[in-house]
Amino acid sequence: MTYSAAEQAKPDRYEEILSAAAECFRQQGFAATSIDTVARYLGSTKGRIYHYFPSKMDLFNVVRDRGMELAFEGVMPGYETKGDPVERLALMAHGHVLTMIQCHAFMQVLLDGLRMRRYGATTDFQRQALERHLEQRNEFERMFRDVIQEGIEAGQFREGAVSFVVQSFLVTVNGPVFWYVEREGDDLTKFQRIADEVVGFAMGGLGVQWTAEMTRKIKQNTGVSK
Amino acid sequence: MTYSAAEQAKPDRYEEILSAAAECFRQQGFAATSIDTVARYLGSTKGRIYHYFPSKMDLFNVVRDRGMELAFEGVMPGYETKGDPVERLALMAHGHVLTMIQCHAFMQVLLDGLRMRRYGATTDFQRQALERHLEQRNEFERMFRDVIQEGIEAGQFREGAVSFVVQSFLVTVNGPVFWYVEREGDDLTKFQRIADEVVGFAMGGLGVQWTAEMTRKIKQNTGVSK
DNA sequence: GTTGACAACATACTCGGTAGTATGTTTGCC
DNA sequence: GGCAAACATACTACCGAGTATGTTGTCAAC
Repeated sequence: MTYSAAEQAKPDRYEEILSAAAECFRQQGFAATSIDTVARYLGSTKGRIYHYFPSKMDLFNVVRDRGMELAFEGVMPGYETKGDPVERLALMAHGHVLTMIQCHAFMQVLLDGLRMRRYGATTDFQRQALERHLEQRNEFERMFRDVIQEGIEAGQFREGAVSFVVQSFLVTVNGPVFWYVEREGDDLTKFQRIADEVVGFAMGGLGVQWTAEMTRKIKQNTGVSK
Repeated sequence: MTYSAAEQAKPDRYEEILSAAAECFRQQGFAATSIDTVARYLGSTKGRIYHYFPSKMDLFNVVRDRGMELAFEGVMPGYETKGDPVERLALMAHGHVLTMIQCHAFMQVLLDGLRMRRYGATTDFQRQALERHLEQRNEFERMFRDVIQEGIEAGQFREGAVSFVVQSFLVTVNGPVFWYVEREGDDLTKFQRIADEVVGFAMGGLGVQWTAEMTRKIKQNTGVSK
């Protein structure tokens, strides 16, 4: 059994609940969000939610896993590009920032996910889901670590204690999750501008000068669209 | 009436509760932490806590305000230094990172503080406390913003959209709150190393090369000890 | 076109946990 | 010996997770 089994069966109504839950979890956190809160947000009652999800924790797990999926999707195109670590990293960062902004709710839920370690993972299935998620987190970090490490060894980045540098880089590109607030007329152009700025800062932290034009150029060459 | 009134009256036992609460709030967040949890952590019962604090929310407010105080203390020495914006900023950042690591629990609670906006600030007094806190947060950000702005205008930093740059800088120096985990033999030397690394990254994000030796040197000259 | 079955919910209820209170109990101090 | 601070204990009231059961619409089979 996987969560995705039920997920595939009922696309639309199921998806509505997911988004609503993500938004509620984002605003108040897991503990402070009641099932009734999510239901009210949907204009329904808990009956609807429990029809699709066996428990609050399971609902959260699906939201969290979805967030992780989205995060990977944002980074993968850059990661799989062949060539310079500097360019690959910049592409990864750029894609990630866009994901952070556009999937704001799901991404914020990912933060709470860590705290859940202490929390009750009551069933075996939930324990496994948590375990799997932590592995995915590591996997995600590892992708950035690898590329950064490679760049340092090639002498393309400023030297420094790798682990702290990686953490600083990650926290910078994760940054918009904390400080970006959705505004009315925000469109893709605005998102790109933010991403350019953040990527410029993050690459600068590694000792590399990086401009928005450089991002555009690689995207052209590699055919990365996102 | 202020929180600090009761605070000054009973120093030691009061302070114990604060630290315990900070640690519990850090681990599980505000909503998931019960008063009984804090009491158990202290080896006591809720009677003790309610003897000092009228409600859970008030307890949280004191912890949060304390965290804010500590944050200001870490940054002030650098901020009040006369001279180059670059050097001032580096000192501020360095002090802040040290605070982040050494007062880990209180700092993490500051994060949850924002979420509390949605939450119930039930009494007038609590609403005022929240209001005051949000002002302090802005004040804190403004200190960094001012110095960074000054540096940009002086042409000492890479150009960029100020607000995004400031946010990226802040999130970087706040970083250790997320990724630093306390380990056995960690002492001040280790903390300094981390701070040096993070400051190097953050300053790099602004387009400035910055080394640990430069931090040492200014501290010598300005007499900043922390 | 009627019936039966099932999905997709809503409603009504249970029960454990938690904030807050009211009431002891001990200890030090005057 | 009395009084108050500093708690512990006992209790209430409520909220929220999970469950059990009711209701409605739809679709298929006969």
